[in-house]
Amino acid sequence: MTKNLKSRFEHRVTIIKALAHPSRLAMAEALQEGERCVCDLRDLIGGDLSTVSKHLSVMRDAGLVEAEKRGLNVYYRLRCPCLLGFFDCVDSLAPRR
Amino acid sequence: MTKNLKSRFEHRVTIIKALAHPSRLAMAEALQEGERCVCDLRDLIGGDLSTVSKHLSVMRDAGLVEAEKRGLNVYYRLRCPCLLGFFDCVDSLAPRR
DNA sequence: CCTTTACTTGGCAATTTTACCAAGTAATTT
DNA sequence: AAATTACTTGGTAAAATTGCCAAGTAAAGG
Repeated sequence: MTKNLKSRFEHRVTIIKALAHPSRLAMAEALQEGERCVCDLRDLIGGDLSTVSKHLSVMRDAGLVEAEKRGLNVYYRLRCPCLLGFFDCVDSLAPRR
Repeated sequence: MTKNLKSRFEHRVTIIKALAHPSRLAMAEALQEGERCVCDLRDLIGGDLSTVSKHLSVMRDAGLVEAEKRGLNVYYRLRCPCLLGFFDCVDSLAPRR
C-alpha cells in the first residue's frame, strides 16, 4: 500500500478502531442516550476503573467523544450523532454462510 | 465487563474490526463501485498478494464481503450497502482540539 | 499432462492492543 | 489541612494483529 493511500484513510481508521472493542461499543451506545460519568460507564462494562478510563481516552483521541469535568466527576458525551444508522447497517449483516 | 454484555456486541465488533485497517478500508471503498478481483485490489493497495488475500478473508469472515471464483480470478463484492453513509459520518468528525 | 496464472494457507517475527496494578492529581468533605 | 472520592497515567505481561515468505490448490493454456 502506497504511503499516500494509507494516509488518506488514517483518520477514518482511527475513528473506526476507537469503536472496534466490545466495551467501547457498549459505551458508545450508552452515550447515544446522553452524557455519562466514568463511574456510570464503569458500572456498565465492569473491570478496573483505569481500564475504562483508557478506553475513553482512545475514544477521545479519535474525536469520538468529548469530556467535561464537573465537581468530582468527568462526564463524557458523543461528538458523532450518526452512529445509530451505522449500527443498524452492521446489524443487518448476518453471519457468513 | 459481564460476559452477557460482551457477547451482545461481538458481532458488531467483528464487522467493525474488519473495517479498522487502511488497506481494508481502501478495498471496501473500491468495492462500493462494484466487484473487483484480488489482483485489482492488490494493484490498489500494493504489498504481497498473500497479505491482500488475508485482509480479504478477514472481511469475508466478518460477512462484509462475498467471493466468487470465475475462471482463474476470484471476485469480491460488498454485502453491506450502507457503508457510504457511515464514512460520511466518520469524515465529519474533525480531529480533536 | 505439464506449466502458468491467480489465488489461499501455514508459519513466524515484529508490532499493537488490552487489562491489571500501583502511583499520581484535582475537587470535595470533614 | 487531612482524608476521601473520582478519576488519569505509567508500567508491564499477555494476547491479538500484521505482513512477509514459502508452500499448496484450482482452473486454463499449451
